[in-house]
Amino acid sequence: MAITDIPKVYDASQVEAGIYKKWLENGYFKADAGSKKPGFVIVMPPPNVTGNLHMGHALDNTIQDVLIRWKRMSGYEALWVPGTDHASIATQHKIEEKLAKEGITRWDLGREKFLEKAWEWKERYEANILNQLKRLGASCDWSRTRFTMDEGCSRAVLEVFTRLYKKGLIYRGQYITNWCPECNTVISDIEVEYREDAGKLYYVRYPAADGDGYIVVATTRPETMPGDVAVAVHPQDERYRRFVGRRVILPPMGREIPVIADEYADPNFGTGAVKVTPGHDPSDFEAGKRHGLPIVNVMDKNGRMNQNAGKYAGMTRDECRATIVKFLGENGYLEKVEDYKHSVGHCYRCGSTVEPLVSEQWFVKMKPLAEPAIRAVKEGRIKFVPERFDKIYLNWMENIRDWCISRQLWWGHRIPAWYCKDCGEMIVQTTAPEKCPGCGGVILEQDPDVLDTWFSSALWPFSTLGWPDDTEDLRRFYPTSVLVTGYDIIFFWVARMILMGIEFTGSEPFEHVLVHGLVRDALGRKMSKSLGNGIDPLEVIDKYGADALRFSLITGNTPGNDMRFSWEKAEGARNFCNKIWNAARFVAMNLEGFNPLDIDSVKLEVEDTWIEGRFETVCRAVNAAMQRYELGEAARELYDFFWGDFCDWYIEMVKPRLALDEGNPSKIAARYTLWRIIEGSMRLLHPFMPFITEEIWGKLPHEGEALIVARYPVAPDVEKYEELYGAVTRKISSVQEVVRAIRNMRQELNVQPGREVQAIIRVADPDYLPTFKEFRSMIENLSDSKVQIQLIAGEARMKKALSSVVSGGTVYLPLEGLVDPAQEIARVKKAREEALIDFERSKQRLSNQGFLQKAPPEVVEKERANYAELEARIRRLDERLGVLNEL
RNA sequence: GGGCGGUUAGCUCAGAUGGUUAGAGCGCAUGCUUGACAUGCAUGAGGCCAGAGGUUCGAUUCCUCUACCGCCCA
Repeated sequence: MAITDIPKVYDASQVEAGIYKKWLENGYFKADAGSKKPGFVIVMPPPNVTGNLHMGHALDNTIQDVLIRWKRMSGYEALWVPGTDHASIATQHKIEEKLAKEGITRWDLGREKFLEKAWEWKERYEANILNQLKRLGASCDWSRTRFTMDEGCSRAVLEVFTRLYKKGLIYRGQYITNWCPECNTVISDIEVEYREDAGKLYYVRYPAADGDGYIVVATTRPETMPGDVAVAVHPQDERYRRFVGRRVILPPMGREIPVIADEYADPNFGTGAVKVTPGHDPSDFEAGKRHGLPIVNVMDKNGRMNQNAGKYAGMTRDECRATIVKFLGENGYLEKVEDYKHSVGHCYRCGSTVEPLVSEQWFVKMKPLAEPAIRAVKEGRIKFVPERFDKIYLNWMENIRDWCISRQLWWGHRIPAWYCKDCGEMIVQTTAPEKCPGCGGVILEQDPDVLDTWFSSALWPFSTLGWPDDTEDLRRFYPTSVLVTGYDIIFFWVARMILMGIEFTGSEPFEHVLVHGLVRDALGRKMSKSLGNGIDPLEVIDKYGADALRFSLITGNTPGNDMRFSWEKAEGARNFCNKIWNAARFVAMNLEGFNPLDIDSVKLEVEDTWIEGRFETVCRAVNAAMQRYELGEAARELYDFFWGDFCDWYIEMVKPRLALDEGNPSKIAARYTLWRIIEGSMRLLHPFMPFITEEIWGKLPHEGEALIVARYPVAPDVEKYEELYGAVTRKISSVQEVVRAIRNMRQELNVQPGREVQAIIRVADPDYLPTFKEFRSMIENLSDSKVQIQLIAGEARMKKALSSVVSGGTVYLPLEGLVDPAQEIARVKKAREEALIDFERSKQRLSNQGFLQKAPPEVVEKERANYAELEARIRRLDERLGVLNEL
């Protein structure tokens, strides 16, 4: 291949689409349920069909693709199931927003028309998102693409709903729920976010009905007073003991309500007496149930006061509060008002203040389902990575509350319950009933509500594989291997998948949960639309390529922790791509007329063996890191090896050998090794940077049809390492040390690059002599010098020179002209000071009896060697100083 | 109030069952169009590993407490 065929700069945009097409056409992403290979399965957390892929998706899916590609190459039948989520509330919001721009509401359209629009929306954005995943390089099995509302997933939802209902684990009833007046639906407890808001604490007098005294009650929400049904005090609270069992008058309504004793009244809050409003406060609701109190609901679903609020009916919450406060003040009921910070629930979707409201809703009884889900984690059948998320999960599961699953929305799975117009009978089943089993009536109306979007996603690991049918996929690929997701949806999603999976399939849906953090902006802020600080992953791909995006998301990222993303990072990753490209270009150039696949045996030089050893070490480190899900660590190892060891050192070492005659065994070994390492590196790097590696691999001599299905490199046992590579590694380290010393001195002297300098290596330790001799020309090449090697003790007559002490000797750069002795003395003194610090530390250790007796022998041995080396180094530096001082 | 995470170079982050000379990228300084690569090469400066105790022969690493930052739950 002529060098001109390969451009100097890697252009991802010229390469990626073609490579992806090739993978698709050859069906490499498709998993075969019939294969004999061990399985490795991931189901993708389905992105919402609300819009576009963001950085969080890019991270989540990059991690999954790295794992899938690694396992696929490692001999597993790798299946990655893609799909999207209908995202009931979020999508409906978006569609309604769009309609609002056209001046219409969903009510204008009606349910059916609205749903048509919703499906259109879904089609459009699903295609968009799947496309974006392809741009990322995601190697999912597109033939198995699913959608939470497709036929199969919907069937799973109906099945689960009816089975749970029959088991008594789904029930319908009047309970206090969180109403979002903006979204016009109830939301579940975990969809409420609490924030500290500045409010007021009103101290209100409730006069005793018998005229004997009054109780002062502190409340943050006077507008709910019309719904008060009692005043509660702590049973041990002496201040109020005499009131318990008596009645007080509810000021704005003039109604009598009882005073009850209940431990939930905190004597330290406010006055210690609290009003009980079961219709509008969750803990009051509980207290009301305990005491058999009525529920008085004083608000409607638009946040306005209703009939039960008497004269306040029709007012908004705020108007009502103002009116009541005014009334209380004017009539002497208001004792005082204090500023008060309290946490207020907001809807996690739209941010508006949620209203606790009693209404009829559907719930899942969670306790019985949670129990096996708790055991699954406690007994280690499911492992969170990192482990600390166990606690977060368990804490939530152990304090779980029933899950409100009905939503007053249209877009979603409609609740499979029908009500008979005639007798009121409720029928729950998977298909629409023809007539009422109770009275035979034929006018049946389906419950208008839909299910919480997370209800269907809870079934995702098995519904996507065909459940409730007994499919081949389900038998072969379930349970899945690992779930990759962000910590922000552990409760929403992961926990619920675990409990549903166990309930309906009898096994945990996955073995590992790999948790990642959020992708933040360069300043550490959450990326958000309102801040406008988001970076579009597609823009990064357009500019720098998918590999660069992937690599920048993987490096420096550790499980469970947030990460920052910046254009600088992407640029750095792009530069790495370019480095890989040019290294490959160099190798390809030097492989012309040479086919390494035809080579039976080669006689490797020391540096060839050295780089092989390094490759093996990296290989081991990468596989080990992947096994632990430390992808960032694996990527870093690869980066250091490729750029540092391979490009900076090995390629430079080998260049002179490439200029030898064809057929020269050393040249053959160099070409062969260059190919071995670059080819192996492409395989190692492929899961991280699939496009560029596939492209390069295809241009290099190789066996097999595509890199994506090539074998992932594994390292042999460590035991042989020292025997095979120990000696060469020490030799090359020594060479590197001398080369660095000479380069450093050249720089010190401002020698023009390329200009050859004279260097003298005085060998102090005869053991090093053979190495210096063997690698003399390599040292010369790498440092642009002419090296003399002398085995002489002492420092005689090397006055006009810079010197640098290395392991085994001293390197000199003699100077024809004058050198400033003071400058050189300073240099040597500095080196001596540095060595001395280490020397003293070493000396101290070795003079410590405890260390000698208790430290492991190999540590002591290492310390002794270190001591000897430092001692020799200092002695040589001292001699050098002696000579310089004579000047 | 309960729990968790973080605190390492100017910035962003790695790191070790406790023993290394504590690393990288970016940035900075100096010099370089070296026949792979200026998206590059070489060299260098820059760290009491948040603070205080404890365990240990030895702690940046393990334990306790403190401070600050952030998150989750109530």
